[in-house]
Amino acid sequence: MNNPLISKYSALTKLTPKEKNTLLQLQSKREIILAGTEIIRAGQNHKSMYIIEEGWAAHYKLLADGRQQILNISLPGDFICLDATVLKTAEHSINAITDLVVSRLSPEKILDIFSHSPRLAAILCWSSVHDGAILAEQIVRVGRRNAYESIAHLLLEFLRRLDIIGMTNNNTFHFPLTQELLADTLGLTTVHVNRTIRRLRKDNLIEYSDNKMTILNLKKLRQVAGFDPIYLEQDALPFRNRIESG
Amino acid sequence: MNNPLISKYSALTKLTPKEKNTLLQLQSKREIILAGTEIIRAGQNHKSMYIIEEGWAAHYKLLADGRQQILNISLPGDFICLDATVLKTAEHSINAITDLVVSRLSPEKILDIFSHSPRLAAILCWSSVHDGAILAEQIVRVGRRNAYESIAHLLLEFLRRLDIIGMTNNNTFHFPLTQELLADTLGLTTVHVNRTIRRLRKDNLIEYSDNKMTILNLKKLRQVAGFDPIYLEQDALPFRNRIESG
DNA sequence: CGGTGTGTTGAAAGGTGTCAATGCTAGTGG
DNA sequence: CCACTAGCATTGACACCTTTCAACACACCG
Repeated sequence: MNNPLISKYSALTKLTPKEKNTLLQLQSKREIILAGTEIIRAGQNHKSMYIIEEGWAAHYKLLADGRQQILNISLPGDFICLDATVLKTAEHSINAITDLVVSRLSPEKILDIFSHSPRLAAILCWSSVHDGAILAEQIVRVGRRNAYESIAHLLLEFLRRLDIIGMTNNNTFHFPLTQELLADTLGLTTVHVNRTIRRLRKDNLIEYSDNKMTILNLKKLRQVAGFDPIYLEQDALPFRNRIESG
Repeated sequence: MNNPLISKYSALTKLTPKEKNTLLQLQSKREIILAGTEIIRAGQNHKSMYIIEEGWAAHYKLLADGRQQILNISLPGDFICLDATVLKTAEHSINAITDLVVSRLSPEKILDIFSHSPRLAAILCWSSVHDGAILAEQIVRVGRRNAYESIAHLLLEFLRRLDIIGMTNNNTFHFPLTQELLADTLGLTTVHVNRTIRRLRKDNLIEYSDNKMTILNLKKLRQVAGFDPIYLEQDALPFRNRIESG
């Protein structure tokens, strides 16, 4: 099976063929969104939800004076606007970093799942909670780590998340973020990001050119970042019996 | 009605008497947790969930070297560990800032609600998503605002959240955070927090002593902070008909 | 009464931002 | 094929926000 959404959820729990089928049906109609497109703007009414099939997207907020903070970056297999199920308007904006292939869903599809498949419903809830866990770690990154640690930590998060959906190869992965986007993610300036990445390179921790990122020394980078992947590794749903029989 | 949970949800949607009753029943057995108690430690298995009736609690993560980052602060009417419904272990630690009065729930209670009351289930989902929105704003605060703006912004968030549950009076509220906790919330040092608060006082924006906080100049403080309360103001659930009939 | 937690202040160091300029590459149009 | 532009990475000098270290004041409490 080579579907990122299913890979992701299979790391969480064993899916039945029927569940896999339901998830695949959600992804039957694909669309392309060009890089740079604003998928949703903060404050607008939600219309659709999406599953990302290919490409990267940035969730961000703008301040009045133009400062920009990226909250999270969605990768293949991630839901976008899942909260449209319970929110009328978007809390933040989302932008296509690269060209995207997405499956567009109406929020009603999610309500269907909630009525008909308690276990998939639990998985969707988990997905939403998991997004929250990534936000939490982002707060620590931005609040209590310096630039060197913070970049290291973010790269390790990408490595792990991409690994789960089979998009890494020997600690190497395609990395489409510009240094400006990295800066907006980590609350830094592009100048400082540049210098810090340069230092990570000089210290032989990473290799990075042409949008290709390689972690050269995983152990040391983890140590530098104080990276504990546990927040990405919830490996089971509780109440399986209750949910399965419910 | 003087129940913080119900006040909070009533700001979202009109609750039926039966729904109010269900929510009150969740809060029928109260317990006291002393200030300083660690309610749950990151990595531990979840056992209970809580509704805070009185007091403040801090969600935080620790780094290996002792640095600490507070993710969010829970106030009366907030659920704690609601994610125990779909996660086996806690993602972060939670500490009682003040003495707390809480209602303890088993996660199974939440599953009951999901089986029997789709609309309350939607409200709980909203609650979880709303927590995410607060985390998102926290990222912006820490990432893209300086100390002066950031403290101003956090105070305005508290003002609004406390207002919703009826715990403010003429822009004055009880404020139990020490400057050290403020620092851990905003990713600063206590020394710098001290100087910055002092500046906010000198600028006649706030008054603060003996755990009593007063916003003196709401308009100017909002301007300084770039505070847009929309992320706290989701005022309706979509799909009401669908959810009500479901 | 001394101890502990919290708030306050000063001086100096350091991380990060600001401003400005340069190089590089890819794409575009003449 | 050659300007020309736009976007991105890179670098230097300097300013500023924030931290660090240290000390002191004050209130509370056993």
